[in-house]
Amino acid sequence: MAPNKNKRQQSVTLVDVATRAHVSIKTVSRVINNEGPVSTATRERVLKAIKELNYYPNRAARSLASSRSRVIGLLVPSIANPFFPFIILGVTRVMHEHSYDVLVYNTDIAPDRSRKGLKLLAENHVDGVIVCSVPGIPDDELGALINKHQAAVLINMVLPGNNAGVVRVDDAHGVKALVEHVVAAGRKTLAFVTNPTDKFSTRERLNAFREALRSHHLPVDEALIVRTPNESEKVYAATQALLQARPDVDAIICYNDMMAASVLRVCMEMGINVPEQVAVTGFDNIPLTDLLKQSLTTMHVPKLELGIKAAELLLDRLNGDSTVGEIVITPELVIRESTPNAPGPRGPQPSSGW
Amino acid sequence: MAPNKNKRQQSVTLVDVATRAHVSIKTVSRVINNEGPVSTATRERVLKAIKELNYYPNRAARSLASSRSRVIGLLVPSIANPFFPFIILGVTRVMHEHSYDVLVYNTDIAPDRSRKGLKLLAENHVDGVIVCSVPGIPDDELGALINKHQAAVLINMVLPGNNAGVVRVDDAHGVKALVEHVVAAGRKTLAFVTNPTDKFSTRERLNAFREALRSHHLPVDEALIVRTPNESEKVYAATQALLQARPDVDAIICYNDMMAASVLRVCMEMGINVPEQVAVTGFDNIPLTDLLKQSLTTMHVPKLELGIKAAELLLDRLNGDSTVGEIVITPELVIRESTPNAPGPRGPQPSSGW
DNA sequence: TTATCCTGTGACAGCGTTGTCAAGAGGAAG
DNA sequence: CTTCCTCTTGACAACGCTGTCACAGGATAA
Repeated sequence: MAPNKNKRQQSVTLVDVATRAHVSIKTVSRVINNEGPVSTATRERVLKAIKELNYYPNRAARSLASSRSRVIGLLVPSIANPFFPFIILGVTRVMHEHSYDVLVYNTDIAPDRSRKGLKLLAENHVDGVIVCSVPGIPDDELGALINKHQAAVLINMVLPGNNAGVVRVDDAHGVKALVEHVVAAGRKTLAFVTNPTDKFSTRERLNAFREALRSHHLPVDEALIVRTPNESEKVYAATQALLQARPDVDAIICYNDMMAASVLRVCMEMGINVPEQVAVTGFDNIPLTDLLKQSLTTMHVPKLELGIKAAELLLDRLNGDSTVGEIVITPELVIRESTPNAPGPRGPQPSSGW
Repeated sequence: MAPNKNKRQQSVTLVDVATRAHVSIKTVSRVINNEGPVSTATRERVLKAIKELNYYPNRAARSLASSRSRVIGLLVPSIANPFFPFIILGVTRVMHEHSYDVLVYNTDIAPDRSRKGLKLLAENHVDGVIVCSVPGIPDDELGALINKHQAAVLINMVLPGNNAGVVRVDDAHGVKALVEHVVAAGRKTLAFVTNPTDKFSTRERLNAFREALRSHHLPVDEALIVRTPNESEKVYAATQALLQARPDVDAIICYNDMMAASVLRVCMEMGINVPEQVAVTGFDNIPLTDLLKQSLTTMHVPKLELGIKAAELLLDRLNGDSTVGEIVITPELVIRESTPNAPGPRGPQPSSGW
């Protein structure tokens, strides 16, 4: 190529280092990648040259030649829910340590954006993906989309017949513990506020809710199961409608903390006492839930850990080790003021490991 | 290269498309990049072949050949503060629309991690960076680090003598409005709880605090300026110490909402009434602040917009247009229960555009 | 008519790595 | 002293794309 003014050029290349160290580029490549036998003397000489020239490898060239990009994709439904930033934090922390870059895709909980994200990620030839709860895509289509990737790990979802790794919280256990807790406090008319999607966690938690009611010999009233999109105004409206139609409700189990916050707002504005008249529970234990007007009873989920474990699982798979298939993490009940029998004025402190 | 079993190979390349469309690879390249003159007939033929073969370009090869990666870096101090996810949301939304990828780096507010991030990003030859408030690095060093990039936009910071774009909120205006508000309510002994860094926003807000006191003819007592790391336990401890030492404090202006939340916690546990005894203010208006035990008076910052504007500014610069230098966004006072004179039982609703 | 300029197209050489294969040096084995 | 290793090293061809330049052929200008 003739000299080209338009392109910025990389100052230092393998050739420069090789010239300076009086070796071939291949030898330099060997030193950089710690591969093949290189004599100590040569290695030292090369390392010296690298340092002196401040050389670093060109990622694009590497990717092109090796067909590996050292980039992974991370698909999250909504980074606006404080749950997911911690996942991102955990994943990036681990991946960066292993000199992988992370491409974050926010799908805004839209099936089409998830499809597009997964496809784009594959076309950008990331080495692997970590995917959080994707709603609205049939299992087999999602499986196909994910199988386009060399390696994949799912967070809070399982996909039958797919060999991706899985890290998830025990949804069923969580919901059952919450139901147990409010029932023990004497509540009998429990509502469930959840999202309208069919994703794994949603199914799991809803089923667990029904099952828990049954096991306590309580009727399962489908009219008390509210399915509403995640936007706070919609949750607000749906909950308001529920409470107006059914003043007999004395407990509301919410899909997650963000929804519970909206529910608390409704109660406040309708003049309903929490927890005396209605008990409210969340799920996730995101920051600030312990400082709400009625600090929120919820299931604590170790979010950072979820991200870390997912990243580690993906690293295993990238290295060809798929022995570990599924990791299930048990969430922990945190009792606060939004349900009866709160231990103190405030409930447990948040730990630093949100 | 001889056939290589280790590498996954891209199924479809330019050559395949060219063969199928009976043209040269260069012509296909022209069609894909919408460049140079191509006859309509040829273009159609090529597009047809592309569709039939399901071809998509190889990013690595493109980058290598063109020295442009269509990836940008986004450096944030702490994604655990709900302020930043919205920035990320805004940035990625715009960049994805323009088919750029975004690499998110979390620095954990550590200078060394910021240095490393900025350096890594440059070495990974991103086309540009967006950098949020980096603490602990001298202006000239930071400037040099940022100048390694072809294009850069700073969020909530300015760097003298640097030609990077800037998008920031009017820190001074914000703090002055808050001081004004509590002083109007009769408060005279104002404390300021902030972080210990020297970054732009910190300096600006602190200076504005001092200035506002002076303009209201109030003494500036440096003992009432608390500088503490962001971790909630540390903010808690520092604030506790302050309130024990100085029971005369009747208002606390906090650097941001997360710190204000910790301050509220201290007050609650020390049995101090908010806002009767002590008024508390935040900054940012992050989600849930309106549902805290004392809903928080704060400055609303249009976070999504900040990210969007930053991305747009960066796109301009990537296209060689650096005309717009600085965009300043004015935050808005949101009065709630944590200061006197709250309008109602609850204060303004959160808008959906957090 | 010839010179000049478009429009449309292709040949070909890189971009900076990695993968394959071969070969030189030096010692051990025969 | 040859043969066969092993240990090191290097030559060279990909990887899939973009940038430059060249050139054919028709239109326009001189």
